[in-house]
Amino acid sequence: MAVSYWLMKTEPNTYSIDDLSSDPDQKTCWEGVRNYQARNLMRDEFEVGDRVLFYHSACAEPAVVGTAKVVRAGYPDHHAWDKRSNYFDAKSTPENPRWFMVDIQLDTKFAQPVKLATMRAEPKLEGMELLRKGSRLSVQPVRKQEFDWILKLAKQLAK
DNA sequence: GCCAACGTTGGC
DNA sequence: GCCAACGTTGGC
Repeated sequence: MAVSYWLMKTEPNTYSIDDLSSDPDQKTCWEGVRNYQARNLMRDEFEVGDRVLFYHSACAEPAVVGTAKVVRAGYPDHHAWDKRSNYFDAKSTPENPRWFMVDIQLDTKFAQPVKLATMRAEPKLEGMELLRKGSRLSVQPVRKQEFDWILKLAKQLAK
């Protein structure tokens, strides 16, 4: 099965790439996604070995800050049935889970972030979902060539 | 803090 | 099923 490419947004105030870096095994579960489109992707499309662009949003410098790998495919987000969790949803139960998540593991943290502004200026990235006006999907597919180009930009910036 | 874009809710 | 009201996202 072919590897797929994704972009996942997180607010660094809540959970940054440095948080991922300091988690055990540099792994985390991607809990709390409460959007059906994003859920469907994680539940149905994500596979172990897929590659992820780790994106910081809603912050001073929105940017792709590194990459991660999918280490566990979609499974129910149990936070949804934990009343004490911020992500609690009474309509989700263990018998009939409504929300799903995946596990990811840090691959690389970029020496320099690839900023949103930089990406906007790149003709090669023109078709990217992230750059679409009004796009706010927190889990979104990325084309291989886009993924590769962003890695290339990160390398150039590191020099 | 502003505001455009989008998703969800709920009355009808 | 329509659509107004509301809440959220996220760049600026």
